[in-house]
Amino acid sequence: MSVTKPSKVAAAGAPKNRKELRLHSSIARDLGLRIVSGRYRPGHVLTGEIEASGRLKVSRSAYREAVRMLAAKGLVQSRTRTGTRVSSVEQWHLLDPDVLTWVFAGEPELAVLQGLFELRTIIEPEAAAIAAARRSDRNVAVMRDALERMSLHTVNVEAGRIADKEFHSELLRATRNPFIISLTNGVAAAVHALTEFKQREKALKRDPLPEHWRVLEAIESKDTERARASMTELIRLAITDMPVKRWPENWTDSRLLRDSD
Amino acid sequence: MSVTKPSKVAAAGAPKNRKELRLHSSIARDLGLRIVSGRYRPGHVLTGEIEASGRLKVSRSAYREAVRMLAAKGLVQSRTRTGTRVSSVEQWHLLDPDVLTWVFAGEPELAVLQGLFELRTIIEPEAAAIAAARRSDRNVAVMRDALERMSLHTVNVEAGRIADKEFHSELLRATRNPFIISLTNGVAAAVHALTEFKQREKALKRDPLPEHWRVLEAIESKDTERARASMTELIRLAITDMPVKRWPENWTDSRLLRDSD
DNA sequence: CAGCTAGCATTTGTCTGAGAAATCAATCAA
DNA sequence: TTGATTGATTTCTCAGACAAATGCTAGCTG
Repeated sequence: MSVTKPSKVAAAGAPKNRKELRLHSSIARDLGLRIVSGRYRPGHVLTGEIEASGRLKVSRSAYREAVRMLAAKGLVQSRTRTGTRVSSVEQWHLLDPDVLTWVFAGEPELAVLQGLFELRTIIEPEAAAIAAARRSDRNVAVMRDALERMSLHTVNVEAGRIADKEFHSELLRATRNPFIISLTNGVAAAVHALTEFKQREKALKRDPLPEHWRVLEAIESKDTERARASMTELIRLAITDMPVKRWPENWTDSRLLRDSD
Repeated sequence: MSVTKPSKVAAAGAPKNRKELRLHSSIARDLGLRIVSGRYRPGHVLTGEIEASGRLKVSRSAYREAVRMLAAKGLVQSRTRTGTRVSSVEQWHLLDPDVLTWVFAGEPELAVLQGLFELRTIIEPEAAAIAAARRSDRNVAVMRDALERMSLHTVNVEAGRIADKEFHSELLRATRNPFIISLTNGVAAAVHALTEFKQREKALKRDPLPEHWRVLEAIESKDTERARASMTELIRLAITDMPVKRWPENWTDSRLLRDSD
Protein backbone atom coordinates (compact mmCIF):
# COMPACT_ATOMS: atom_id res chain seq x y z
CA MET A 1 0.00 0.00 0.00
CA SER A 2 2.53 2.56 -1.04
CA VAL A 3 2.46 5.17 -3.74
CA THR A 4 5.62 5.33 -5.78
CA LYS A 5 6.04 8.99 -5.06
CA PRO A 6 8.01 11.13 -7.43
CA SER A 7 11.11 10.84 -5.31
CA LYS A 8 12.17 14.24 -4.16
CA VAL A 9 15.80 13.36 -4.41
CA ALA A 10 15.42 11.46 -7.69
CA ALA A 11 17.97 8.93 -6.56
CA ALA A 12 21.13 9.68 -8.46
CA GLY A 13 21.76 7.27 -11.27
CA ALA A 14 18.34 5.70 -11.05
CA PRO A 15 16.93 5.33 -14.59
CA LYS A 16 13.86 7.53 -14.74
CA ASN A 17 12.00 5.29 -17.15
CA ARG A 18 8.64 6.83 -16.63
CA LYS A 19 8.03 10.50 -16.73
CA GLU A 20 7.97 12.14 -13.34
CA LEU A 21 4.35 12.32 -12.38
CA ARG A 22 2.83 14.72 -9.93
CA LEU A 23 1.72 13.31 -6.64
CA HIS A 24 -1.97 13.23 -7.45
CA SER A 25 -1.28 11.51 -10.78
CA SER A 26 0.89 8.92 -9.07
CA ILE A 27 -1.84 8.17 -6.58
CA ALA A 28 -4.40 7.94 -9.37
CA ARG A 29 -2.20 5.59 -11.35
CA ASP A 30 -1.65 3.51 -8.26
CA LEU A 31 -5.32 3.20 -7.41
CA GLY A 32 -6.23 2.81 -11.07
CA LEU A 33 -3.87 -0.13 -11.42
CA ARG A 34 -5.34 -1.79 -8.37
CA ILE A 35 -8.81 -1.38 -9.77
CA VAL A 36 -8.28 -2.57 -13.33
CA SER A 37 -6.08 -5.40 -12.14
CA GLY A 38 -8.90 -6.71 -9.99
CA ARG A 39 -7.26 -6.03 -6.66
CA TYR A 40 -10.17 -3.71 -5.88
CA ARG A 41 -13.28 -5.30 -7.33
CA PRO A 42 -16.35 -3.40 -8.54
CA GLY A 43 -18.50 -2.58 -5.56
CA HIS A 44 -15.51 -2.42 -3.27
CA VAL A 45 -15.52 0.66 -1.07
CA LEU A 46 -12.20 2.44 -0.75
CA THR A 47 -10.97 3.35 2.69
CA GLY A 48 -12.07 6.83 3.72
CA GLU A 49 -10.15 9.89 2.64
CA ILE A 50 -8.71 10.61 6.06
CA GLU A 51 -7.40 7.14 6.68
CA ALA A 52 -6.26 6.51 3.11
CA SER A 53 -4.38 9.79 2.79
CA GLY A 54 -2.91 9.23 6.23
CA ARG A 55 -1.72 5.78 5.34
CA LEU A 56 -0.14 7.02 2.12
CA LYS A 57 1.46 9.92 3.97
CA VAL A 58 -0.06 12.42 1.59
CA SER A 59 -2.41 15.30 2.12
CA ARG A 60 -6.12 14.83 1.79
CA SER A 61 -6.27 17.24 -1.13
CA ALA A 62 -3.72 15.28 -3.16
CA TYR A 63 -5.63 12.09 -2.47
CA ARG A 64 -8.95 13.70 -3.31
CA GLU A 65 -7.64 15.01 -6.62
CA ALA A 66 -6.53 11.51 -7.47
CA VAL A 67 -10.00 10.17 -6.72
CA ARG A 68 -11.57 12.93 -8.83
CA MET A 69 -9.42 11.84 -11.76
CA LEU A 70 -10.47 8.24 -11.38
CA ALA A 71 -14.08 9.34 -11.14
CA ALA A 72 -13.63 11.29 -14.37
CA LYS A 73 -12.50 8.06 -15.99
CA GLY A 74 -15.52 6.20 -14.70
CA LEU A 75 -13.56 3.91 -12.41
CA VAL A 76 -15.07 5.06 -9.13
CA GLN A 77 -18.03 6.97 -7.82
CA SER A 78 -18.08 9.04 -4.64
CA ARG A 79 -21.09 9.71 -2.45
CA THR A 80 -21.27 11.31 0.93
CA ARG A 81 -21.71 8.91 3.77
CA THR A 82 -21.45 5.86 1.47
CA GLY A 83 -17.87 6.52 0.53
CA THR A 84 -16.04 6.02 -2.74
CA ARG A 85 -16.82 2.74 -4.43
CA VAL A 86 -15.39 1.04 -7.48
CA SER A 87 -17.85 1.26 -10.35
CA SER A 88 -19.04 -1.68 -12.40
CA VAL A 89 -16.83 -2.52 -15.35
CA GLU A 90 -19.42 -1.20 -17.77
CA GLN A 91 -18.94 2.25 -16.31
CA TRP A 92 -15.20 2.25 -16.92
CA HIS A 93 -13.94 4.36 -19.79
CA LEU A 94 -11.92 1.50 -21.21
CA LEU A 95 -10.86 3.51 -24.24
CA ASP A 96 -9.34 6.21 -22.08
CA PRO A 97 -5.61 6.13 -22.81
CA ASP A 98 -4.66 5.90 -19.16
CA VAL A 99 -7.17 3.19 -18.36
CA LEU A 100 -6.09 1.23 -21.39
CA THR A 101 -2.46 1.57 -20.40
CA TRP A 102 -3.27 0.35 -16.91
CA VAL A 103 -5.27 -2.58 -18.26
CA PHE A 104 -2.35 -3.68 -20.39
CA ALA A 105 0.29 -2.89 -17.81
CA GLY A 106 0.32 -6.38 -16.37
CA GLU A 107 -0.37 -9.63 -18.10
CA PRO A 108 -3.57 -8.88 -19.95
CA GLU A 109 -6.10 -11.67 -20.02
CA LEU A 110 -6.67 -13.52 -23.24
CA ALA A 111 -10.27 -12.42 -23.55
CA VAL A 112 -9.19 -8.81 -23.17
CA LEU A 113 -6.57 -9.20 -25.86
CA GLN A 114 -9.20 -10.78 -28.05
CA GLY A 115 -11.57 -7.91 -27.36
CA LEU A 116 -9.04 -5.31 -28.37
CA PHE A 117 -8.16 -7.10 -31.57
CA GLU A 118 -11.83 -7.53 -32.36
CA LEU A 119 -12.29 -3.78 -32.05
CA ARG A 120 -9.25 -3.12 -34.19
CA THR A 121 -10.54 -5.56 -36.79
CA ILE A 122 -13.73 -3.56 -36.98
CA ILE A 123 -12.28 -0.06 -36.91
CA GLU A 124 -8.95 -0.02 -38.60
CA PRO A 125 -9.79 -1.56 -41.99
CA GLU A 126 -12.63 0.93 -42.40
CA ALA A 127 -10.39 3.68 -41.14
CA ALA A 128 -7.79 2.69 -43.70
CA ALA A 129 -10.39 2.85 -46.45
CA ILE A 130 -11.54 6.30 -45.33
CA ALA A 131 -7.95 7.42 -44.96
CA ALA A 132 -7.25 6.34 -48.53
CA ALA A 133 -10.05 8.61 -49.66
CA ARG A 134 -9.16 11.65 -47.58
CA ARG A 135 -5.44 11.45 -46.88
CA SER A 136 -3.23 14.46 -47.54
CA ASP A 137 0.25 14.20 -48.98
CA ARG A 138 1.54 15.16 -45.60
CA ASN A 139 -0.25 12.18 -43.99
CA VAL A 140 1.51 9.89 -46.42
CA ALA A 141 4.85 11.52 -45.75
CA VAL A 142 4.50 11.11 -42.00
CA MET A 143 3.44 7.49 -42.36
CA ARG A 144 6.34 6.79 -44.68
CA ASP A 145 8.77 8.36 -42.25
CA ALA A 146 7.33 6.25 -39.45
CA LEU A 147 7.77 3.07 -41.44
CA GLU A 148 11.32 3.95 -42.30
CA ARG A 149 12.17 4.45 -38.66
CA MET A 150 10.32 1.25 -37.86
CA SER A 151 12.41 -0.71 -40.32
CA LEU A 152 15.54 0.95 -39.00
CA HIS A 153 14.95 0.09 -35.34
CA THR A 154 12.66 -2.96 -35.54
CA VAL A 155 9.76 -3.33 -33.11
CA ASN A 156 12.04 -5.09 -30.66
CA VAL A 157 13.26 -1.77 -29.30
CA GLU A 158 11.29 1.14 -27.95
CA ALA A 159 12.09 3.49 -30.83
CA GLY A 160 10.63 1.01 -33.30
CA ARG A 161 7.47 0.53 -31.26
CA ILE A 162 7.01 4.28 -31.11
CA ALA A 163 7.34 4.47 -34.88
CA ASP A 164 4.76 1.70 -35.18
CA LYS A 165 2.42 3.65 -32.95
CA GLU A 166 2.92 6.80 -35.00
CA PHE A 167 2.12 4.96 -38.20
CA HIS A 168 -1.24 3.85 -36.89
CA SER A 169 -1.92 7.23 -35.29
CA GLU A 170 -1.23 9.07 -38.51
CA LEU A 171 -3.41 6.61 -40.41
CA LEU A 172 -6.36 7.28 -38.15
CA ARG A 173 -5.60 10.99 -38.25
CA ALA A 174 -5.85 10.85 -42.03
CA THR A 175 -9.52 9.91 -41.73
CA ARG A 176 -10.24 13.51 -40.69
CA ASN A 177 -12.88 12.11 -38.34
CA PRO A 178 -12.39 13.53 -34.82
CA PHE A 179 -14.03 10.54 -33.17
CA ILE A 180 -11.90 8.04 -35.01
CA ILE A 181 -8.84 10.15 -34.25
CA SER A 182 -9.82 10.14 -30.60
CA LEU A 183 -9.80 6.38 -30.65
CA THR A 184 -6.20 6.73 -31.80
CA ASN A 185 -4.80 7.79 -28.49
CA GLY A 186 -6.44 4.93 -26.68
CA VAL A 187 -5.80 2.19 -29.17
CA ALA A 188 -2.29 3.44 -29.83
CA ALA A 189 -1.52 3.32 -26.13
CA ALA A 190 -2.84 -0.22 -25.96
CA VAL A 191 -1.01 -1.40 -29.04
CA HIS A 192 2.16 0.12 -27.73
CA ALA A 193 1.82 -1.64 -24.41
CA LEU A 194 0.95 -4.74 -26.36
CA THR A 195 3.99 -4.87 -28.63
CA GLU A 196 5.99 -4.36 -25.48
CA PHE A 197 4.15 -7.33 -24.02
CA LYS A 198 4.88 -9.40 -27.10
CA GLN A 199 8.49 -8.40 -26.82
CA ARG A 200 8.62 -9.56 -23.20
CA GLU A 201 7.83 -13.08 -24.28
CA LYS A 202 10.23 -13.33 -27.14
CA ALA A 203 11.61 -11.17 -29.89
CA LEU A 204 9.34 -11.12 -32.90
CA LYS A 205 10.53 -13.54 -35.54
CA ARG A 206 8.46 -12.44 -38.49
CA ASP A 207 9.13 -9.07 -40.07
CA PRO A 208 5.93 -7.01 -39.87
CA LEU A 209 7.11 -4.36 -42.30
CA PRO A 210 5.83 -5.77 -45.63
CA GLU A 211 2.15 -5.58 -44.68
CA HIS A 212 2.66 -2.08 -43.34
CA TRP A 213 4.15 -0.97 -46.63
CA ARG A 214 1.25 -2.51 -48.52
CA VAL A 215 -1.21 -0.51 -46.43
CA LEU A 216 0.73 2.66 -47.04
CA GLU A 217 0.90 2.05 -50.78
CA ALA A 218 -2.84 1.48 -50.97
CA ILE A 219 -3.53 4.69 -49.07
CA GLU A 220 -1.03 6.65 -51.12
CA SER A 221 -2.70 5.53 -54.34
CA LYS A 222 -6.12 6.30 -52.84
CA ASP A 223 -7.26 2.73 -53.40
CA THR A 224 -9.91 2.33 -50.72
CA GLU A 225 -10.61 -1.33 -51.39
CA ARG A 226 -6.99 -2.33 -51.26
CA ALA A 227 -6.43 -0.21 -48.17
CA ARG A 228 -9.24 -2.02 -46.38
CA ALA A 229 -8.03 -5.43 -47.48
CA SER A 230 -4.39 -4.88 -46.65
CA MET A 231 -5.23 -3.47 -43.24
CA THR A 232 -7.43 -6.47 -42.53
CA GLU A 233 -4.49 -8.66 -43.39
CA LEU A 234 -2.11 -6.60 -41.23
CA ILE A 235 -4.28 -7.10 -38.19
CA ARG A 236 -4.75 -10.79 -38.94
CA LEU A 237 -0.98 -11.20 -38.98
CA ALA A 238 -0.60 -9.17 -35.81
CA ILE A 239 -2.97 -11.56 -34.11
CA THR A 240 -1.00 -14.59 -35.20
CA ASP A 241 2.11 -12.95 -33.79
CA MET A 242 0.64 -12.82 -30.32
CA PRO A 243 2.42 -15.34 -28.11
CA VAL A 244 -0.69 -17.20 -27.00
CA LYS A 245 -1.12 -20.92 -27.03
CA ARG A 246 -4.78 -20.97 -27.92
CA TRP A 247 -7.41 -18.31 -28.47
CA PRO A 248 -10.42 -18.92 -26.26
CA GLU A 249 -13.65 -19.75 -27.99
CA ASN A 250 -15.96 -17.96 -25.63
CA TRP A 251 -15.49 -14.85 -23.56
CA THR A 252 -17.23 -15.50 -20.34
CA ASP A 253 -14.07 -16.26 -18.45
CA SER A 254 -12.87 -12.67 -18.51
CA ARG A 255 -12.66 -10.78 -15.27
CA LEU A 256 -13.69 -7.66 -17.11
CA LEU A 257 -16.98 -9.36 -17.89
CA ARG A 258 -17.79 -11.19 -14.70
CA ASP A 259 -18.15 -8.45 -12.17
CA SER A 260 -20.72 -6.35 -13.94
CA ASP A 261 -23.56 -5.85 -11.51
CA MET B 1 -18.39 33.77 -15.97
CA SER B 2 -20.61 32.17 -13.40
CA VAL B 3 -20.93 28.58 -12.35
CA THR B 4 -24.48 27.38 -12.01
CA LYS B 5 -23.91 26.28 -8.49
CA PRO B 6 -26.10 23.62 -6.97
CA SER B 7 -28.33 26.19 -5.35
CA LYS B 8 -28.35 25.72 -1.63
CA VAL B 9 -31.95 26.68 -1.37
CA ALA B 10 -33.01 24.87 -4.56
CA ALA B 11 -35.33 27.73 -5.43
CA ALA B 12 -38.82 26.56 -4.68
CA GLY B 13 -40.77 25.58 -7.76
CA ALA B 14 -37.73 25.68 -10.00
CA PRO B 15 -37.73 22.54 -12.18
CA LYS B 16 -34.54 20.68 -11.32
CA ASN B 17 -34.06 19.29 -14.78
CA ARG B 18 -30.52 18.19 -14.35
CA LYS B 19 -29.32 16.12 -11.48
CA GLU B 20 -27.78 18.14 -8.69
CA LEU B 21 -24.08 18.11 -9.26
CA ARG B 22 -21.39 18.71 -6.71
CA LEU B 23 -19.56 21.96 -6.88
CA HIS B 24 -16.43 20.58 -8.51
CA SER B 25 -18.49 18.75 -11.12
CA SER B 26 -20.46 21.90 -11.88
CA ILE B 27 -17.28 23.85 -12.41
CA ALA B 28 -15.85 21.10 -14.58
CA ARG B 29 -19.00 20.98 -16.69
CA ASP B 30 -18.91 24.74 -16.99
CA LEU B 31 -15.31 24.91 -18.11
CA GLY B 32 -15.75 21.81 -20.25
CA LEU B 33 -18.61 23.41 -22.12
CA ARG B 34 -16.58 26.54 -22.74
CA ILE B 35 -13.74 24.47 -24.12
CA VAL B 36 -15.63 22.14 -26.44
CA SER B 37 -17.84 24.97 -27.61
CA GLY B 38 -14.77 26.87 -28.76
CA ARG B 39 -15.09 29.68 -26.26
CA TYR B 40 -11.67 28.65 -24.92
CA ARG B 41 -9.58 27.60 -27.90
CA PRO B 42 -6.78 25.04 -27.78
CA GLY B 43 -3.64 26.73 -26.56
CA HIS B 44 -5.63 29.19 -24.49
CA VAL B 45 -4.29 29.56 -20.97
CA LEU B 46 -6.93 29.61 -18.26
CA THR B 47 -6.78 32.33 -15.65
CA GLY B 48 -4.76 31.28 -12.64
CA GLU B 49 -6.28 29.21 -9.87
CA ILE B 50 -6.35 31.99 -7.33
CA GLU B 51 -8.01 34.51 -9.55
CA ALA B 52 -10.38 32.02 -11.20
CA SER B 53 -11.55 30.50 -7.93
CA GLY B 54 -11.89 33.97 -6.48
CA ARG B 55 -13.98 35.19 -9.38
CA LEU B 56 -16.23 32.13 -9.14
CA LYS B 57 -16.51 32.58 -5.38
CA VAL B 58 -15.41 29.03 -4.76
CA SER B 59 -12.45 27.61 -2.91
CA ARG B 60 -9.25 26.85 -4.69
CA SER B 61 -9.56 23.15 -3.92
CA ALA B 62 -12.97 22.90 -5.54
CA TYR B 63 -11.65 24.67 -8.61
CA ARG B 64 -8.53 22.52 -8.71
CA GLU B 65 -10.57 19.32 -8.51
CA ALA B 66 -12.55 20.52 -11.50
CA VAL B 67 -9.37 21.14 -13.45
CA ARG B 68 -8.07 17.70 -12.48
CA MET B 69 -11.24 16.17 -13.93
CA LEU B 70 -10.83 18.06 -17.18
CA ALA B 71 -7.20 17.02 -17.33
CA ALA B 72 -8.29 13.41 -16.85
CA LYS B 73 -10.49 13.83 -19.91
CA GLY B 74 -7.64 15.26 -21.92
CA LEU B 75 -9.16 18.71 -22.29
CA VAL B 76 -6.45 20.64 -20.44
CA GLN B 77 -2.92 20.24 -19.22
CA SER B 78 -1.43 21.92 -16.18
CA ARG B 79 2.20 22.88 -15.67
CA THR B 80 3.75 24.93 -12.94
CA ARG B 81 4.60 28.44 -13.89
CA THR B 82 3.05 28.07 -17.36
CA GLY B 83 -0.46 27.61 -16.07
CA THR B 84 -3.30 25.43 -17.29
CA ARG B 85 -3.78 25.45 -21.02
CA VAL B 86 -6.43 23.95 -23.27
CA SER B 87 -5.05 20.92 -25.08
CA SER B 88 -5.19 20.39 -28.82
CA VAL B 89 -8.36 18.71 -30.02
CA GLU B 90 -6.51 15.50 -30.76
CA GLN B 91 -5.80 15.15 -27.07
CA TRP B 92 -9.45 15.37 -26.11
CA HIS B 93 -11.14 12.14 -25.10
CA LEU B 94 -14.04 12.74 -27.46
CA LEU B 95 -15.60 9.39 -26.66
CA ASP B 96 -15.77 10.18 -22.98
CA PRO B 97 -19.48 10.33 -22.12
CA ASP B 98 -19.21 13.74 -20.48
CA VAL B 99 -17.17 15.26 -23.28
CA LEU B 100 -19.55 13.85 -25.85
CA THR B 101 -22.50 15.23 -23.96
CA TRP B 102 -20.85 18.63 -23.80
CA VAL B 103 -20.04 18.54 -27.51
CA PHE B 104 -23.65 17.84 -28.38
CA ALA B 105 -25.08 20.16 -25.76
CA GLY B 106 -25.33 23.11 -28.11
CA GLU B 107 -25.89 23.10 -31.82
CA PRO B 108 -23.38 20.53 -32.99
CA GLU B 109 -21.61 21.34 -36.21
CA LEU B 110 -22.51 19.38 -39.29
CA ALA B 111 -19.07 17.88 -39.68
CA VAL B 112 -19.23 16.66 -36.10
CA LEU B 113 -22.62 15.08 -36.70
CA GLN B 114 -21.23 13.46 -39.80
CA GLY B 115 -18.24 12.18 -37.87
CA LEU B 116 -20.40 10.56 -35.26
CA PHE B 117 -22.60 8.87 -37.82
CA GLU B 118 -19.56 7.68 -39.70
CA LEU B 119 -18.29 6.04 -36.53
CA ARG B 120 -21.67 4.49 -35.88
CA THR B 121 -21.82 3.22 -39.44
CA ILE B 122 -18.54 1.45 -38.87
CA ILE B 123 -19.15 0.08 -35.40
CA GLU B 124 -22.79 -0.72 -34.98
CA PRO B 125 -23.43 -3.01 -37.96
CA GLU B 126 -20.47 -5.15 -36.94
CA ALA B 127 -21.57 -4.98 -33.34
CA ALA B 128 -25.01 -6.16 -34.39
CA ALA B 129 -23.49 -9.08 -36.24
CA ILE B 130 -21.38 -10.05 -33.23
CA ALA B 131 -24.35 -9.58 -30.94
CA ALA B 132 -26.36 -11.94 -33.11
CA ALA B 133 -23.72 -14.57 -32.56
CA ARG B 134 -23.25 -14.12 -28.83
CA ARG B 135 -26.50 -12.70 -27.49
CA SER B 136 -28.15 -14.28 -24.49
CA ASP B 137 -31.89 -14.69 -24.15
CA ARG B 138 -31.77 -12.02 -21.51
CA ASN B 139 -30.20 -9.56 -23.96
CA VAL B 140 -33.09 -10.15 -26.34
CA ALA B 141 -35.61 -9.72 -23.57
CA VAL B 142 -34.14 -6.41 -22.48
CA MET B 143 -34.00 -5.14 -26.04
CA ARG B 144 -37.58 -6.20 -26.65
CA ASP B 145 -38.71 -4.43 -23.52
CA ALA B 146 -36.88 -1.30 -24.61
CA LEU B 147 -38.57 -1.36 -28.01
CA GLU B 148 -41.97 -1.80 -26.44
CA ARG B 149 -41.44 1.21 -24.22
CA MET B 150 -40.10 3.07 -27.21
CA SER B 151 -43.23 2.38 -29.21
CA LEU B 152 -45.36 3.30 -26.22
CA HIS B 153 -43.80 6.71 -25.63
CA THR B 154 -42.34 7.58 -29.06
CA VAL B 155 -38.95 9.26 -29.31
CA ASN B 156 -40.58 12.65 -29.05
CA VAL B 157 -40.60 12.42 -25.29
CA GLU B 158 -37.78 11.75 -22.89
CA ALA B 159 -38.99 8.30 -21.84
CA GLY B 160 -38.95 7.15 -25.43
CA ARG B 161 -35.47 8.47 -26.03
CA ILE B 162 -34.23 6.67 -22.94
CA ALA B 163 -35.74 3.46 -24.25
CA ASP B 164 -34.00 4.05 -27.57
CA LYS B 165 -30.72 4.53 -25.77
CA GLU B 166 -31.23 1.34 -23.78
CA PHE B 167 -31.92 -0.64 -26.93
CA HIS B 168 -28.59 0.35 -28.43
CA SER B 169 -26.78 -0.08 -25.13
CA GLU B 170 -28.10 -3.57 -24.68
CA LEU B 171 -27.20 -4.43 -28.25
CA LEU B 172 -23.60 -3.41 -27.73
CA ARG B 173 -23.61 -5.18 -24.37
CA ALA B 174 -24.64 -8.35 -26.14
CA THR B 175 -21.34 -8.36 -28.02
CA ARG B 176 -19.62 -9.37 -24.76
CA ASN B 177 -16.68 -7.22 -25.85
CA PRO B 178 -15.68 -4.85 -23.05
CA PHE B 179 -14.24 -2.30 -25.43
CA ILE B 180 -17.30 -2.20 -27.62
CA ILE B 181 -19.45 -1.98 -24.51
CA SER B 182 -17.35 0.93 -23.33
CA LEU B 183 -18.14 2.74 -26.54
CA THR B 184 -21.77 2.30 -25.51
CA ASN B 185 -21.75 4.87 -22.80
CA GLY B 186 -20.22 7.48 -25.01
CA VAL B 187 -22.17 6.84 -28.16
CA ALA B 188 -25.38 6.36 -26.21
CA ALA B 189 -24.90 9.71 -24.53
CA ALA B 190 -24.33 11.32 -27.90
CA VAL B 191 -27.27 9.64 -29.57
CA HIS B 192 -29.45 10.63 -26.68
CA ALA B 193 -28.39 14.25 -26.92
CA LEU B 194 -28.86 13.94 -30.65
CA THR B 195 -32.43 12.68 -30.68
CA GLU B 196 -33.14 15.49 -28.29
CA PHE B 197 -31.55 17.82 -30.81
CA LYS B 198 -33.66 16.38 -33.62
CA GLN B 199 -36.69 16.83 -31.44
CA ARG B 200 -35.84 20.47 -30.88
CA GLU B 201 -36.15 21.15 -34.60
CA LYS B 202 -39.38 19.33 -35.20
CA ALA B 203 -41.11 16.20 -34.05
CA LEU B 204 -40.00 13.17 -35.99
CA LYS B 205 -42.44 12.35 -38.75
CA ARG B 206 -41.29 8.90 -39.73
CA ASP B 207 -41.77 6.02 -37.30
CA PRO B 208 -38.33 4.56 -36.52
CA LEU B 209 -39.72 1.44 -34.89
CA PRO B 210 -39.90 -0.96 -37.87
CA GLU B 211 -36.17 -0.97 -38.54
CA HIS B 212 -35.50 -1.43 -34.84
CA TRP B 213 -37.71 -4.49 -34.77
CA ARG B 214 -35.98 -5.91 -37.81
CA VAL B 215 -32.61 -5.61 -36.06
CA LEU B 216 -33.99 -7.30 -32.99
CA GLU B 217 -35.49 -10.15 -34.99
CA ALA B 218 -32.23 -10.77 -36.78
CA ILE B 219 -30.32 -10.84 -33.49
CA GLU B 220 -32.91 -13.06 -31.86
CA SER B 221 -32.66 -15.58 -34.70
CA LYS B 222 -28.84 -15.36 -34.53
CA ASP B 223 -28.70 -14.31 -38.16
CA THR B 224 -25.44 -12.36 -38.28
CA GLU B 225 -25.74 -11.28 -41.89
CA ARG B 226 -29.24 -9.97 -41.51
CA ALA B 227 -28.30 -8.26 -38.24
CA ARG B 228 -25.50 -6.42 -39.96
CA ALA B 229 -27.64 -5.44 -42.91
CA SER B 230 -30.63 -4.28 -40.90
CA MET B 231 -28.45 -2.23 -38.58
CA THR B 232 -26.78 -0.59 -41.56
CA GLU B 233 -30.22 0.33 -42.80
CA LEU B 234 -31.28 1.62 -39.38
CA ILE B 235 -28.38 4.02 -39.26
CA ARG B 236 -28.92 5.08 -42.85
CA LEU B 237 -32.50 6.00 -41.98
CA ALA B 238 -31.41 7.77 -38.81
CA ILE B 239 -29.12 9.92 -40.92
CA THR B 240 -31.91 10.86 -43.30
CA ASP B 241 -33.98 11.88 -40.28
CA MET B 242 -31.45 14.48 -39.25
CA PRO B 243 -32.86 17.93 -39.88
CA VAL B 244 -29.99 19.18 -42.00
CA LYS B 245 -30.32 20.90 -45.31
CA ARG B 246 -27.27 19.45 -46.92
CA TRP B 247 -24.47 17.16 -45.76
CA PRO B 248 -21.09 18.73 -46.35
CA GLU B 249 -18.83 17.03 -48.84
CA ASN B 250 -15.57 17.71 -47.08
CA TRP B 251 -14.71 18.03 -43.44
CA THR B 252 -12.17 20.73 -43.24
CA ASP B 253 -14.61 23.35 -42.09
CA SER B 254 -15.04 21.79 -38.67
CA ARG B 255 -13.81 23.67 -35.67
CA LEU B 256 -12.85 20.37 -34.10
CA LEU B 257 -10.40 19.90 -36.92
CA ARG B 258 -8.99 23.35 -37.43
CA ASP B 259 -7.31 24.08 -34.17
CA SER B 260 -5.17 21.01 -33.91
CA ASP B 261 -1.64 22.25 -33.47
C1' DC C 1 29.20 40.51 -28.02
C1' DA C 2 27.76 35.58 -26.83
C1' DG C 3 26.75 32.53 -23.54
C1' DC C 4 26.17 31.08 -19.12
C1' DT C 5 24.66 31.48 -14.22
C1' DA C 6 22.23 32.94 -10.35
C1' DG C 7 18.52 34.78 -8.59
C1' DC C 8 13.67 36.45 -8.96
C1' DA C 9 8.90 36.11 -9.82
C1' DT C 10 4.93 33.49 -10.93
C1' DT C 11 2.05 29.58 -11.15
C1' DT C 12 0.71 25.14 -9.88
C1' DG C 13 1.44 21.63 -6.31
C1' DT C 14 1.08 20.04 -1.51
C1' DC C 15 -0.10 20.39 3.25
C1' DT C 16 -2.99 21.39 7.40
C1' DG C 17 -7.10 22.08 9.95
C1' DA C 18 -11.76 23.29 10.34
C1' DG C 19 -16.63 23.23 9.44
C1' DA C 20 -20.70 22.30 6.16
C1' DA C 21 -23.66 19.27 3.70
C1' DA C 22 -25.51 14.87 2.66
C1' DT C 23 -27.24 10.59 3.95
C1' DC C 24 -27.64 6.09 6.21
C1' DA C 25 -29.32 4.00 10.47
C1' DA C 26 -31.42 3.80 14.68
C1' DT C 27 -34.42 5.75 17.84
C1' DC C 28 -38.59 7.71 19.34
C1' DA C 29 -43.46 9.30 18.82
C1' DA C 30 -48.18 9.19 16.99
C1' DT D 1 -46.83 0.40 11.61
C1' DT D 2 -45.46 4.59 10.02
C1' DG D 3 -43.37 8.94 10.14
C1' DA D 4 -40.35 12.31 12.08
C1' DT D 5 -36.08 13.22 14.76
C1' DT D 6 -31.69 12.65 16.06
C1' DG D 7 -26.98 11.02 15.58
C1' DA D 8 -23.00 9.37 13.30
C1' DT D 9 -20.14 9.07 9.30
C1' DT D 10 -18.28 10.32 5.06
C1' DT D 11 -17.45 13.26 1.45
C1' DC D 12 -17.52 18.20 0.27
C1' DT D 13 -16.06 22.90 0.71
C1' DC D 14 -13.44 26.45 2.60
C1' DA D 15 -9.25 29.18 4.14
C1' DG D 16 -4.45 30.08 4.40
C1' DA D 17 0.25 28.82 4.21
C1' DC D 18 4.43 27.03 2.30
C1' DA D 19 6.95 24.03 -1.30
C1' DA D 20 8.37 23.00 -5.87
C1' DA D 21 8.97 23.90 -10.60
C1' DT D 22 10.15 26.88 -14.19
C1' DG D 23 10.28 30.86 -17.38
C1' DC D 24 12.59 35.27 -17.31
C1' DT D 25 16.04 38.64 -16.55
C1' DA D 26 20.00 40.83 -14.99
C1' DG D 27 24.54 40.42 -14.42
C1' DC D 28 28.75 38.11 -14.81
C1' DT D 29 32.35 35.94 -17.61
C1' DG D 30 34.82 34.48 -21.51
